Amino acid sequence: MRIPMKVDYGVRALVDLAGQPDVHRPVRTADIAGRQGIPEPYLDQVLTTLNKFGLITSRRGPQGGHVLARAAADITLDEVVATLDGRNPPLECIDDATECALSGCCAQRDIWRDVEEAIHAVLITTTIADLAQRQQARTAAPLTFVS
Amino acid sequence: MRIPMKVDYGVRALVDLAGQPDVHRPVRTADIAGRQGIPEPYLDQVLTTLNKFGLITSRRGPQGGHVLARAAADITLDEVVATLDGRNPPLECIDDATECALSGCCAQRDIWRDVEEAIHAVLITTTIADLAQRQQARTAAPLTFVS
DNA sequence: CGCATTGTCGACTGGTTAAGTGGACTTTAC
DNA sequence: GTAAAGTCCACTTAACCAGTCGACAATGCG
Repeated sequence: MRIPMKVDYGVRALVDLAGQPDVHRPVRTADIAGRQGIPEPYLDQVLTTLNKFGLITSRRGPQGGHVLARAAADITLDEVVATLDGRNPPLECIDDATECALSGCCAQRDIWRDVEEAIHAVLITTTIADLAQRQQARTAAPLTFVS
Repeated sequence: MRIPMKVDYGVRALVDLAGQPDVHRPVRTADIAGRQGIPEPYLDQVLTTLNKFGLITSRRGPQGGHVLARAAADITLDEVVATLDGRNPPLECIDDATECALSGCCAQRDIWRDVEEAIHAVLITTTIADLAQRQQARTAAPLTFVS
């Protein structure tokens, strides 16, 4: 029941892009990696797949970088997870009914499906814009544990 | 976001035990594996850890096998997952706050925690007895897609 | 045009998970 | 007391994930 690093990194990168003062200026991979504490070569791959599936637009060369392809409020976490984690169901049998056909209809399947839907419910109601807004509210507030 | 096979197999095995006509007669690994379509040597390991953590009681030798250590209604899915999957949080930073300390308080952490709690909520309200009962209701009902 | 800059792609390494294999240990039956 | 039926335990293999490295392609600037 772990969240893949790819997903965590991808969300962090998208929130970073959404938090930029000028949303149309491309941001370099190295900058995101530095700010978010993500190993750069790995973030590289993540951003490439985000580009391939149309969540961001990437431009090469000098002054190149990555830009959100859509409004941050239109990108749900569910979509990010689906893109980076490949729409994998938590268990094979949930999408493919032929898997556990021998044991008749198994009762567990309902439960795992419930789990999946509970996750889905949380993820579909959260957008990158939500996270960016929260993030901004937090960093704007002064730290309280000064000394 | 996948459910480990260990967990799936463990739950299946416990439900199988709970569905036995005589709950006190030990059931052999091979029987469970055969009925549930689980690779036997692997189920072996799973049952060993279930025994080690007190969810089942195992006896060796002829007429040996596995028996539920407690009433099926007292075993929640949450406990099974914790036993077999080692109480891993979905992401490191959720339990260990020192992980992402550099980026201040990150907004994502709340979301992943929400996800974790949503999963937890489903799992803690479901017991092995629930699943066994459902299972029995299903196998008793005739299949409807006859032709 | 040529070159530096930056994203893209593929191969490679190390750790974890899902299994398979073989043997040691324990209990029952005869 | 011995043989067989079982569980228990350690080792190996294959696949997948996280992360690294290096070559390649495109873009912009002088």
